[in-house]
Amino acid sequence: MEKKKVVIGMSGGVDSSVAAWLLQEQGYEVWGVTMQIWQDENPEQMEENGGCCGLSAVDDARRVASSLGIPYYVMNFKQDFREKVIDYFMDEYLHGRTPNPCIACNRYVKWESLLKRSLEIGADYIATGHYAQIEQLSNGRYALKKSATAAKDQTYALYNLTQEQLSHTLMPVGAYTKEEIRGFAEKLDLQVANKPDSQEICFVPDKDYARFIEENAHVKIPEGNFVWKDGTVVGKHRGITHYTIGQRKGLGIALGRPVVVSRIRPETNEVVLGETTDVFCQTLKANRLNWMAVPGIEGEARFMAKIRYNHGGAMCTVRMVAEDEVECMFDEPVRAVTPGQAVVFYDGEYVAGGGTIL
RNA sequence: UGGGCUAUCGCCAAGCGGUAAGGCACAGGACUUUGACUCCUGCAUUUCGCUGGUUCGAAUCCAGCUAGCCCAG
Repeated sequence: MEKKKVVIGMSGGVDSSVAAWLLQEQGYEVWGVTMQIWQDENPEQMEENGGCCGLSAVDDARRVASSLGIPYYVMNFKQDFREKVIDYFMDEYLHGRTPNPCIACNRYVKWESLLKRSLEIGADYIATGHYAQIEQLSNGRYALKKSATAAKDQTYALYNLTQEQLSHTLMPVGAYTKEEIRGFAEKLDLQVANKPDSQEICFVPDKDYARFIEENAHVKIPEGNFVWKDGTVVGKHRGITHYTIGQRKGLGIALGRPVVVSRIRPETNEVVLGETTDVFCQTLKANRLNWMAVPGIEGEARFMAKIRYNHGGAMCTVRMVAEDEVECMFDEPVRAVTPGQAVVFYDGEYVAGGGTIL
């Protein structure tokens, strides 16, 4: 019987490297691919950051592929990445929202583009080194399931994957803990065993994303007023792209007590400040929905919702309020509901669905 | 140039004779495949507007000066 073919997206990091090996162990014919999606002018800087999407990753990935004895290719997705991730990222900030580029990258580049091309060259599946699991449920739907360890779970950033994409995806590391994965890497003597986890926005290695936007969108972000919630002007801000809801640090303003950004008004170029307690609220609306474990909801549904990547989750009641819009009412107030971020609903261990916060 | 008040870290602000709280801001670190949040550390030891004086000892008392504010002119 012919082996199933799977393309593993290799970042050069520990997780995807071990994933490739695990797939081999499971009997798949494995092809290694590194997606070239962004190239910084300063390769050395990228190297130090070891980003999930770093170009320098190619060297590491190639070496791993070689030692595993699997074919290795580099695919160029710069154009897709530019349009689907970077343009979206900049546009959101310019409109006063706070995007999550990783989610867009996953759905439109790592999956859409990579899956399409992989299927074209004869693969049956694509795989990644994400800490998440995929199961086909009794209702026939495919759903992400939280990884084996709560300490490292990446389902949030993957909630937007389609049924089609999930049905052709494997995530072998989701069944293990980070420690176990590193253990495999060491046992296999992979050079990447001790590479640090990736973090930060991969295409903005210096973390100064506001400058990145100015340089890449070719716009000058205008300064504006910080206004108190009652409308009083209390200071000057450096441009709305520097701020997000709930932000407390880096405001450059001293009012004698901690204050936070409670709202961003792109139409008047104002950043509204309030007390730290003002940023809690109990409801939110979201659209651009993607359902996963369930085909949709009728009436009200109870879910655990995460409103940002590092959110413990909060119980809420969800109901449809429009064709593609839900309202979510939390049992307890949650901090800093931020437009542009994703809300992801969990039904137990499974991702029920999610959407973009309005 | 009559009277009164105030001058303490970039900002706000404790301190009231016994040898400079705290908050904000800022810097560094931890956490983190987004932005944030959170946590840890640092941050006035020839220094409390300036100059003198009293005192064992003053940011704290006294005098003068300077600056700002307020009330009358």
